Amino acid sequence: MAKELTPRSENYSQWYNDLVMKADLAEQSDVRGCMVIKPYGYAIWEKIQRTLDDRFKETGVQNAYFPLLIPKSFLSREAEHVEGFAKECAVVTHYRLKTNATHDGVVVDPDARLEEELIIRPTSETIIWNTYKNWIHSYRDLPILCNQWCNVMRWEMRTRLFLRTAEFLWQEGHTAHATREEAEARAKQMLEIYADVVENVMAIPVIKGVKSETERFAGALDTYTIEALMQDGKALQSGTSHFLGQNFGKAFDVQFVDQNNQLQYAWATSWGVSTRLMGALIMTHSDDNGLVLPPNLAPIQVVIVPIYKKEEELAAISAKVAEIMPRLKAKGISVKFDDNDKKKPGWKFAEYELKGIPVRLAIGPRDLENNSAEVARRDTLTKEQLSLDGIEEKIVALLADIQQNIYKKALDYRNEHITKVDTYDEFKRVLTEKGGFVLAPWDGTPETEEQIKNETKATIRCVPFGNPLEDGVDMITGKPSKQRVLFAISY
RNA sequence: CGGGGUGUAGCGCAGUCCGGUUAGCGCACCUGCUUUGGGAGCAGGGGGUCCCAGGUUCGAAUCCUGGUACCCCGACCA
Repeated sequence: MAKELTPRSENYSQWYNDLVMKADLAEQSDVRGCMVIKPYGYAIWEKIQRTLDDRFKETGVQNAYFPLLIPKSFLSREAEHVEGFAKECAVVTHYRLKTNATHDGVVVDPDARLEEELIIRPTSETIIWNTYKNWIHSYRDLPILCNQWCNVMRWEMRTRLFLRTAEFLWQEGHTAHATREEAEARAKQMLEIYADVVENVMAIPVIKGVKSETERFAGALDTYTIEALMQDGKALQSGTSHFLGQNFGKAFDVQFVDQNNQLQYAWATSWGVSTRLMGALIMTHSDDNGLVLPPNLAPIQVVIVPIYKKEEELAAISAKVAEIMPRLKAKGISVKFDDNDKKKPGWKFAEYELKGIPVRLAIGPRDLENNSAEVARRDTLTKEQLSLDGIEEKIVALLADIQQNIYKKALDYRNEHITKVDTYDEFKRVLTEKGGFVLAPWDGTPETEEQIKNETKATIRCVPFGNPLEDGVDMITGKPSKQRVLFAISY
């Protein structure tokens, strides 16, 4: 990795791409706009998946699976929803190929045209609510709390690894409720779970809030969001939870009989996070030596690198390591001993730093004599000699310290990049010179929001939860503003 | 879909303007020896339809015509 590329530089894009590939996380696929997630990247994603999945299940959510293909007519049932997604859908029109005239390839069989085209899901509200119609008849059938882990496809014009690819992996939860209150509470509850996992496991500080009318999900009454700040000063929407009201209940005719024998439409929520979280992870913590993984997320928390000249030395080190590894594992630490003879220690040091492994132990002949190890931490790149006596307790404490330190560093950066402004000039200056979030008064109209977006590329990320009311004047129109809202240029 | 740019070894590029030995360099790869506490050194080696098609020419990676693919910058977006 080029040393001169610091996260805030003009070449941030290039730096990010290099890092994703060099750290062995993912690469661009030959297939248009798609991504290959490599084993190391996928191991991190799996950890995120497992953590979230456990949390979902604690709240009564169950996993299920719904079809990849959605009949075109389903998508058009909910007016705003179609409008939001129509522009980026991949469409299946035929179901068969045949060999071409010269028998050296295949062509689409024109006789195999589908009567109704099928859409590759960009999100699954429609197909799921079409199914829920058959599941829901009485208030006793509710709530229904389903989640699915799957891929979706949105035909984006320009793609970036993890942040915006044509196909991406995510989870989408879809719940149906008997009352408005219950649905709203569920939408907020899921957002809290996202925020908790992202902050405490991924060590990424987020701001929770509600989207403006313009920015909310197509078909939702309210969209709750967690917004993170990347090291280049741009915001990243990292997870959303939607209160969908009765829009899908009505569109798919999902009615049930309540306690009073009255027919009611079901209330809905949906919520999702995607492999975009991988992008958030990379852009929040990485430095010029590569990825920095929070210990709570790292597939390998500790790597042990032997340093030796002769076979006998390696044998002696291996014997020592064989004694230490079980002690570390007993503490729940995932540890790898890299005795690969093909690579030299210096190469391994650089490689594991690039991959973000939180702690590295180097053990050589000198250490064997002293019963010690060189312990290096990834977050600060500092090293110290520690005795192997009780090393497992020290590592446990060290991992906890790294987790906390990474989070604090990101939090400090984020907090330093929330700027209050009152005038449009100041607003523009902060965006270009400093970046980050800007808290500014807003008159509450979509028109003003649109103008700001067109002129500065900044959008309202959210109205933070618990945002204080504050009388002010809109930067542009001079109309009264009831509160400041959170603006940023975003991914 | 607009505006730029690039196709030469697995990757990154030089060579193209001004046609001329056998198309070159770095990384990676293979072999050998020396190395191993921060991405080793030396020596040797393998690997090419110079994007495709046509044209000009004694001769084309290089010039001309047409195609094609990819990248960047916009519009769209988790």
